[in-house]
Amino acid sequence: MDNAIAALQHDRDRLGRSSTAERVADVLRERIAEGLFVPGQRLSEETIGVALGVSRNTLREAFRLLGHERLLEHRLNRGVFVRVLSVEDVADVYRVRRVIECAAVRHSGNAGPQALALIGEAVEEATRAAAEGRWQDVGTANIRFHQMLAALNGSARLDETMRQLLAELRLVFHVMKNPRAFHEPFVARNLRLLELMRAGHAAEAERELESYLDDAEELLVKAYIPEP
Amino acid sequence: MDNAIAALQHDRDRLGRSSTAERVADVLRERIAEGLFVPGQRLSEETIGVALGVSRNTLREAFRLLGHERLLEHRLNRGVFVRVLSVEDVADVYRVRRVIECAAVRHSGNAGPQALALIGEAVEEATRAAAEGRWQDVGTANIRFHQMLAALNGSARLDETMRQLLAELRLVFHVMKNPRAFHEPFVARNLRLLELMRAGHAAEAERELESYLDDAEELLVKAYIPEP
DNA sequence: TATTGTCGAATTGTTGAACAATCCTTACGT
DNA sequence: ACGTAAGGATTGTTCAACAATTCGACAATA
Repeated sequence: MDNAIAALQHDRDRLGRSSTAERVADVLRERIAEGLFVPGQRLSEETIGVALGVSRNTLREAFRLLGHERLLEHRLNRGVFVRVLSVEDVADVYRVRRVIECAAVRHSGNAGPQALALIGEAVEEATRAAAEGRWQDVGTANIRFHQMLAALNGSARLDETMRQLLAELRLVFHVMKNPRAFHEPFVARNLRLLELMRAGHAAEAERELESYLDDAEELLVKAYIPEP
Repeated sequence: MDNAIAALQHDRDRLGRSSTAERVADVLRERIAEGLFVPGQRLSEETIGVALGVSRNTLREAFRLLGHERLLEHRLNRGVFVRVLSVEDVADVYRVRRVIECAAVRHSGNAGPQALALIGEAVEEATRAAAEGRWQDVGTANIRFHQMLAALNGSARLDETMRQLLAELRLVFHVMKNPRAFHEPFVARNLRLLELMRAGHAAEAERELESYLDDAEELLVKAYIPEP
């Protein structure tokens, strides 16, 4: 009985539905992630408000949320725009990734087997997609790989930070012309990384991940054509 | 001439002032930080809107910003409340701190002398305040110490994350009855940490910081009386 | 031609009023 | 003590309005 009540607390967030502003933010976040809105594009309050059937004020609340997630950029009296990442932004994102993901790998010895299993699923999905030439899906699976990797830290806040970082990086992915060139080399390295962790070689895994991220950053910047 | 134009780009952010919603968020953030609004307290749209002389819609935009920073909590149809951190929240914040700050210390060898100087200033300020029994100021200086410590990572995003984390922790500080008991022991340890880094003993500094954070978390949870 | 000044349309920033939906309290009845 | 009904209060959301600002076009000037 007391146990049943404790179980219910898990469903609490499913109860109180979200506000319209949050749901609008969810929709826009998804559209940005899939590249329907491209970096630099302005999001007109009028247009989007009519399209989604919400008032300008509600829409502005949603814009504030996405602005705080660095997916949108507010320019005073000029409107909100889909964020355009500079090269320095990309470098900064990778700095954070190195900190978070390396910490995860370093303590991967304490990780439960089910946590590693989730990473394994992402590796398999990426391998499958790569074999079939679905490079877009490879990118998605790769993102999930790193999300699950960061989850080894066991911190809800770090998970959320990681989510935002990867969402930012997706902004860059959609500007790239050749997704295969960027994603293909890392399928095998993801697997190697996982096996090093499974074997308990945390230190070596960390070194591998560091050079992994160095290479990824360099490759990404090279394939990226931004404005300074 | 072309050089002068490049110099102007540095002043761009000083130009376009912020919107009302952002400035309202700044004010509220400050008030929450200084404990004028206590955790659990509800912030009435009507009351605060009148007090600040802004409309409900503008105020709601500010609330969205602070909600995303985890300083406020939205409860649907019930209003916004100053966040109440659970013990699990505190544990999570310290998990993130361990990741970010330990990474900073580990690479402190690459840090420039001016970065360490900023940390030194925070140590001195804490020492001075402790000698004069200004425990509130000791807490503030201590926060700046860790902010500057995290800045060794050289990442704007990590700086911002650290800012938010410490703002969350401040929520707990204001519920504590005995600030001295919590802050006093760490003044000396801050200094020791700095000296280890100055001497280039990064590895030992990292070990010291880990036990530092373990102790701080335990002490904080013990002195904290939250609801589950 | 190139630069500057001016005007008007379009969009944002912000407000205030309005209404439905929801929550909270209180009183009531069993 | 318990459930219920009524009510007032607050939030969620929309709408209309206005000032302020930006942007583009066009004319004026050198």
